[in-house]
Amino acid sequence: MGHGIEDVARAAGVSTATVSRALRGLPHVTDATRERVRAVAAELGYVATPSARSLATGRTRTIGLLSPWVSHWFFANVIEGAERALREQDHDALLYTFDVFELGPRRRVETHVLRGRVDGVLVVGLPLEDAEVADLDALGRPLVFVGAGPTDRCTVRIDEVAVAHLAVRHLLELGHRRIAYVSGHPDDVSPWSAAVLRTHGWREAMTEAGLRTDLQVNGNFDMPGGRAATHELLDRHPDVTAVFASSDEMAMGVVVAARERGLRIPQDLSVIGVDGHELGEVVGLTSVAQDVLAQGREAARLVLRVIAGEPVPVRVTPPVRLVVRSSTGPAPA
Amino acid sequence: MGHGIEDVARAAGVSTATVSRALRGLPHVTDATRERVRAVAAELGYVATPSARSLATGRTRTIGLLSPWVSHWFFANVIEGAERALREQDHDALLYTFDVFELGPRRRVETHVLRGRVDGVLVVGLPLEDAEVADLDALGRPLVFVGAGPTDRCTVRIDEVAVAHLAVRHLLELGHRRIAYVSGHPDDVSPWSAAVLRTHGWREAMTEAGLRTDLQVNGNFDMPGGRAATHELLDRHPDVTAVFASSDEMAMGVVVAARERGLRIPQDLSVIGVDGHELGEVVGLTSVAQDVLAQGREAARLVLRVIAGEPVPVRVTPPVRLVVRSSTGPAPA
DNA sequence: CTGTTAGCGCATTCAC
DNA sequence: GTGAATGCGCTAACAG
Repeated sequence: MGHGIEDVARAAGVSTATVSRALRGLPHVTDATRERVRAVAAELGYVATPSARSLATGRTRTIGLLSPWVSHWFFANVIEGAERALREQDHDALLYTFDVFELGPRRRVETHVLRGRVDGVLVVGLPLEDAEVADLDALGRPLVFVGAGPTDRCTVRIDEVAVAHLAVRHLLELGHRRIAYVSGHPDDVSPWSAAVLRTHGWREAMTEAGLRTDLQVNGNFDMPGGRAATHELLDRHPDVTAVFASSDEMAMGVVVAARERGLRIPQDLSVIGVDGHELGEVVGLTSVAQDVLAQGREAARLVLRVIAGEPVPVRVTPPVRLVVRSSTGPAPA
Repeated sequence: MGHGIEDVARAAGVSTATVSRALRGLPHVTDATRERVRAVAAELGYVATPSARSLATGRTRTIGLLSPWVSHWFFANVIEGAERALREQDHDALLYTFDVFELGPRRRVETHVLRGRVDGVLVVGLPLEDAEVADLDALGRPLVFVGAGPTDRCTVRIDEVAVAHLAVRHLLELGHRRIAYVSGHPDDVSPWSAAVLRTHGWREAMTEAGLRTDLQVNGNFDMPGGRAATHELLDRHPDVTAVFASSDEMAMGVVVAARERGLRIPQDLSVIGVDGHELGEVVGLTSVAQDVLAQGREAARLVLRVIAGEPVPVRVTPPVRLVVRSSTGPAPA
C-alpha cells in the first residue's frame, strides 16, 4: 500500500529518476528497464502522490467546473459530459457551485478557492461580472465557457438568437400573434448570458414580425417559476395564445399553470421550450433541442487542448433542431 | 499574484512558521502579529498552495463524490447538496462518475484514481462489489454512503422497504390487486443497492397481501426504460391495473407508454413512483417523496465529522412522505 | 510567543 | 540510458 517512488526504485534496482521517467512514458529509458519498473510498480500498487507531483510540476491534472447548480437539467448534463471526457484523458473534475441566482444581493463568485487547484476552468452557464472573469484570468489558467460566455472567449454554446427565431417562427407559422416569452432570470449581470441573448433573439424575431414584445415574464429557470410566471402573465393578458419558454423546465411550468386554469394545450394555448429535456416527451412538449452532454464533452476537450498548447476555435456552435410534439398547434380562431 | 509564504513572512517581518500559524488560526501567536500577517497576506493576495500544503499535512481538504451519473435527478441533487455543504466547511468536491449500469460487462470501478486525492469519499447510489468497497477502504479514508450502502457502513438512505410498503399499501387501499413493479436494474452486484432493497420490499408487501409477485419488469432507471418496460409488461399482462415504479423518472415512462396505448390514467391504469421529482407535478404523478438535497448535505457533513474524529451514527434514515396526485385512483371495476 | 530546521514525495536539471 | 542532487511551497518538531 503506502509505497513511494523510492520503494519502487529500490525494488527495481534503479534510481527514482528512472522510475519517474519509465512510469510516465518519457524517452531515454530502455524498454527492458521500463518494463521491469512497470512490473514492480504494479506489484507494489504504486501510484504517484498527486500533491507531490503537483508541487514538483506545477500542474494538477484537474479541471475546475463552475456552475450555478447541478440539479438543473442543462447543468447536470454538461457536468456529466465534461467529467466523462476529462476522465478519458486522466483528468479530474473539481466541482464548484455558485448559486448566483439566489434571492437577495448577488454574492460575488469567489474564484480564489480555485487557486493552485486546477489546470483549467470550465464555466458552465454561469453569468459572470467582468471583474469575476478577470479574477479567473488571474489564476493564469485557460478558461473555457459552456452555455454562455463573452464573445471574445472560447465558448461552446448554441446560437441563442437563432434558437429564439426558430421557436417564434414555428409559432408564427401556426398563426399565433399574441406570443409571450418566459425568460430565465431578469437581471443578469453579464451581457453574454444565455438569458440575455435569448431574450434579445425573441425581441428581434417578434419585432421582425411586427409583433409586440411586452409580453415577457420571468420564470426563474425552473418549473415552479414557469408556472408562477404563466399565472401572472395570463392574469394580465388572457388573450395570449402561445408561450415561448426559455427552458423546457419552465415550459413544463407553463403546462402546469395552463391546466390549473382549465386551458387546453394546444387548443387554447401553445407551448414551446428549449433544451430537448427527456421528460418533455411525457407532456408532448415541443422544444428546440440541443445535445448538452456533447457540449460538456466538447468543452472539456477544448480546455485540455488549450493546456496542451494546441490551437482551439474561439467559438463552437452546436446544432439545434426543432422537435415538434403536441404542445404546439394552430392558433385559436 | 504569485506570492509565496516567504514573501508574506518577509513583508510582515516574521518567519514563515509564524505566517503559517497566524493564517491558520493556530494558537501561540499574538493578536497583533496575527493581524499584521493577515493584513500583509490579504494585500499580497496570498493563498497557500494546496499541493504544497497537502504534501506537508497529508490532507487535501477534498472529498471524492462517486456516482454512476450526474444527469439523473437523484444523483444531481445529492451531488448539489453535498457540494454546498462541503464548500461551507471549506472543502472541495472531486467528482467521479462510473456508469456501472452501462450495457455490456460491468467495468470495475477504478478506485485507484482517488489515491492521495481525497480525505474522504461519498459513494452516491453506486452499487459496489465487495472487492470495490475493499479497494476504497484501502485508501485509508472514511467512507460514507448515500442512497445505498452496506448495512454495517455509515449510510444515509431512506427505508427502501418501507417505501415499497407505502406505495403498495396506497394501491391496495384503492382496490388494486394486479400490481406490477418497474425496477431499476436487474442484476445489481450489491445486495444493498436501492434496486435490490426496494424490490425486496415490494415482494414482501405483495406477499403479505396475498398477491402475486411475478409482475416485475426492468425500467433501467430512466424514462425511456420505464416506457419500454411498460409496453413489454402490458403486452404480456394486459390486466394489470396499477404500476409501482422504482423512480419517478421511470414512472413518467409508464405514463408515456400508457398514453401510447390509449390507456387513461388513473381510470385504466394507476401509476406511483418514488422520489418526489419536481416535474412529477406536470403529469400529476403520485409519488413517495424524499428530500434528496438534504441527504447530500447530511452525508457530506458526516464524512467531515468522521474526518474530525467525531462519532457518527452508522445509519441515517431520512423521512419519506406519500404525495398523492392524480395518477393513482380506484381500481377499475 | 517566535524562529530554525527538516522533511512531505516527486520531477528535473545536470553530470556521467 | 541512468543516477545524484536540488527544489517545488508549505507544515511541524524542536529550540529558544
